[in-house]
Amino acid sequence: MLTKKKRLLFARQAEIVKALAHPIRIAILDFLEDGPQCVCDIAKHVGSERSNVSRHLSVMTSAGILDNYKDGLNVIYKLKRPCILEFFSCIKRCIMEQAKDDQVLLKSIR
Amino acid sequence: MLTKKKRLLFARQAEIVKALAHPIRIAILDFLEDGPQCVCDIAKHVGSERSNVSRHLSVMTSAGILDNYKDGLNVIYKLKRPCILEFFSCIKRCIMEQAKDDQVLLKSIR
DNA sequence: TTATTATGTGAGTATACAATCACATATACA
DNA sequence: TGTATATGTGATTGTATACTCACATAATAA
Repeated sequence: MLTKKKRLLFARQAEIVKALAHPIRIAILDFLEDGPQCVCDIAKHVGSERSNVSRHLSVMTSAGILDNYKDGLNVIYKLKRPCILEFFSCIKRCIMEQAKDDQVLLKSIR
Repeated sequence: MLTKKKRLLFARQAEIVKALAHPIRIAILDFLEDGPQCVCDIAKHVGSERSNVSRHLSVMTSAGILDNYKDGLNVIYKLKRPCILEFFSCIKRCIMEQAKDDQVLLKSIR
């Protein structure tokens, strides 16, 4: 059986991972890799409603992934944990492995 | 604006990340790090209904994270992409950073 | 054959999440 | 002052997800 410690760790991990588990949110993180951006530009870039993007941003901010500050009318969001980007290179590697396997499978059919 | 290529990549990434975004599923992956296990033992270990665990397992299998094979009455599940574990060390590092920041904040209050 | 065990899945329910619209607030500028 | 712009949030709706229970299936052993 799981210890309480582990349960707590897994719950916290799930919280963070959940905050990353949406295509728009991933697109936002990818965009912010280039530098801080205001909500308006983020919305334009990912092609979604500003109010919707605002919510996605607040989810990631609550999870401790993003940070923001005001600049005049704009609110600027930035990556708080660049280590999150390593995370995505892990996932990309995983996808590449899967693609390779698929290719092998494809060739085995012909 | 996002290219179609990027859109596709983000969608695929989100699919995989979503398959990881649950405490029980994370507990399962952690357990499978020690080696392949049958559904029954996984359910006992994570402390949840077998039918529920079975569904979690099928979600991760569909996402290409897990693999399984039959052994008599049992179905044995195993990690298909060990790179997923690196992924979790990234998240753990992120949590550690957050904890450090929280400590600093705590000290600044006293 | 019958009984037992491990697993997966349909049906139902409760909850969580995503998206949209309308509106309130805050800042900047004329 | 009034107007325009950027942002966040309440309310609503539709969809997805997690969980439980009951049952079907498959393999095993008596």
